[in-house]
Amino acid sequence: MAHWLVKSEPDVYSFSDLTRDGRTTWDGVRNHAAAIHLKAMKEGEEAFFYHSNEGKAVVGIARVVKTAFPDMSDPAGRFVAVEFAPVRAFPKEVGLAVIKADPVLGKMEMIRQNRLSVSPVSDAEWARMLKLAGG
DNA sequence: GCCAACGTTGGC
DNA sequence: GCCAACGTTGGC
Repeated sequence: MAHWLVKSEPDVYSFSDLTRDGRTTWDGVRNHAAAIHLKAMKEGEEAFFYHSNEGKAVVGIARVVKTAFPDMSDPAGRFVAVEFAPVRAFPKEVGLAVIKADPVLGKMEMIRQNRLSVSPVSDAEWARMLKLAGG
């Protein structure tokens, strides 16, 4: 099972919005590298939910409930969307400063390519993040 | 096919 | 508000 990280600006769509909605369509991704990751997601796989700009922290976990399908918001029909459901909020948010300072998490794809909105997370990174999040 | 200009994202 | 990174566009 692969793991992922997705970014969202919380004033656009936050983790609490996802918790309220129960599930959501993750569309609007307009970057091919990110789209490749969306296409690779399998049902049931989990993703860290990161708040960009405001918050700048990983705040919880979402689960893929529908694999890639055409993004209806893309007029050219080239990009794809998936659907996520909430799994749980972290007991403790893991802030960007903590992530960057951590020897394991500091090497994550989201740090290396900071504009990438969907990125893969290794098993070691996943486990480390959960530990810092308080279990 | 190259590359400069430009737009977008996201951290600071 | 500024700037770095980087993807996209368009002229040649």
